Amino acid sequence: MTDQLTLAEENYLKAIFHLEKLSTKGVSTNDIAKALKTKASSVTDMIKKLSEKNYVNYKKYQGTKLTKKGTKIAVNIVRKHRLWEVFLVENLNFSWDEVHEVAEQLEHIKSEKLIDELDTFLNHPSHDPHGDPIPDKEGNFNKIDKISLAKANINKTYSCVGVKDTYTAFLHYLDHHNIALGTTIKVIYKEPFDNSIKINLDGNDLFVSNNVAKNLFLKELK
Amino acid sequence: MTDQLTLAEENYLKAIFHLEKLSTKGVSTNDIAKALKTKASSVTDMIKKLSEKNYVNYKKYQGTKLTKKGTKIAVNIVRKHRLWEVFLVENLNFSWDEVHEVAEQLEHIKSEKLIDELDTFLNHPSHDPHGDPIPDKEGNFNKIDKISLAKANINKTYSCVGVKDTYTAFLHYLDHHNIALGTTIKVIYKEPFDNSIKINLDGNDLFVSNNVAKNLFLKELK
DNA sequence: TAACAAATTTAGACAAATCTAAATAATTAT
DNA sequence: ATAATTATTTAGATTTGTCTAAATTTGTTA
Repeated sequence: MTDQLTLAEENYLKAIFHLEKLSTKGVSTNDIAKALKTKASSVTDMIKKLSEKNYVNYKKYQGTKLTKKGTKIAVNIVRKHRLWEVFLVENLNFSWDEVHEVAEQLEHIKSEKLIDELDTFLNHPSHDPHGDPIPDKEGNFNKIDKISLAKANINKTYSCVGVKDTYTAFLHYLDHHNIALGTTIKVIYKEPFDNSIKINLDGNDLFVSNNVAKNLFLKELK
Repeated sequence: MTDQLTLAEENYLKAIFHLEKLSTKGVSTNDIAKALKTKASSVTDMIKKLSEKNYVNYKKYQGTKLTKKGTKIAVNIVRKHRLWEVFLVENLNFSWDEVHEVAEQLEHIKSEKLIDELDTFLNHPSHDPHGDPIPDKEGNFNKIDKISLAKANINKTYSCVGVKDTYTAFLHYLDHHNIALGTTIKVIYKEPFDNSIKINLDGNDLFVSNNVAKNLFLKELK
């Protein structure tokens, strides 16, 4: 039932999971290759394998999407990664920029008890040291919490609930573009190159830089 | 300099390290195969590779011994394994007999800072939950004068410091009789006929067989 | 729309680690 | 000491995940 995935397979699923959030189309072979620092031909091989095992849906030249089964695995890896990051920062004196490399290894340790107990030990944290949400055991992200626009998902609609730092110039910027508390914001497109984001405000499109996006807090609307 | 070993290579070095302690001769190919649940032919292949990289000394049909370089790696893996075991038992509610499988995975995580900080977090433990000594960062084992209960003296008082073989049933036996690391044991009587021993635990007497006595390690309290 | 460029896939090769089966060396028992 | 048994090694094959180079498809541009 719960067939054991190899390390490589797990890394592919995780990469696809993260790439899926940047677009609604299937994830491209090239993007996966870039994310995993491998070659497109290697990606094609692996995607075929994952497709046969029903972790992804794949048709030649059409890109890849995770299936429900694949998403479940990926979310669980993300959960493990982020819980370990919390442990490293809170208990082992790692700084937030030191944790990633080690968490990349720890996320592949296989033991349900280990991760459940770690979660309890850490007091069920909702976010990792970078502010990313930690899914619960069932794979649900806590959608109630505010997230920064930089972490918002394509095609989802949000309500503005606050700012991080209250720079005067930043507040002027918001005023000028008619962004206030309660303003509805839809995420249209995220530019991978510079992490700028195209959003829609009452029918008007606006491009915001990553700097702005990181400083604006949203809450998802359903 | 510090070339990265593969998981398989690390496991071979660790297995050879443990087997070396059972004899002064070179470790046999078959014994390694048995320890790693693989075939003798696979062992020969790997040993040749490790020999070329100077982790072991090997001559055809003569068995294998770790070099200084190989021993250093092996001891470090043992250190990591045992530190993780302490963490699992003391902080994540694992029992003695649950830790091994997970520690087998955790011991291969590569990060010097991780293991140093873990050591500090755990307060530099000298023994793992099975009573086995934890080498320090330089690879030195802190020698303690442990003896088996079978060798203990009448009317002397000891502290439980470990077990010889970690049979699950044996660990359960200890649990059941409230014998754990640090438990104080006084030797009351030794039966010459079958070498069974009567001991006292917190005021309660208990008869243990020679089989049990040989498998339990103690340190004399003075 | 034809031609070019970019993305993707295919074909064939390779390294790591393993296996089976056969060959060889060492050990032991007669 | 010779035969039988056991241990070890060799040879050749397999799997996983990767690569390069060539072929194919898709997208773009003139």
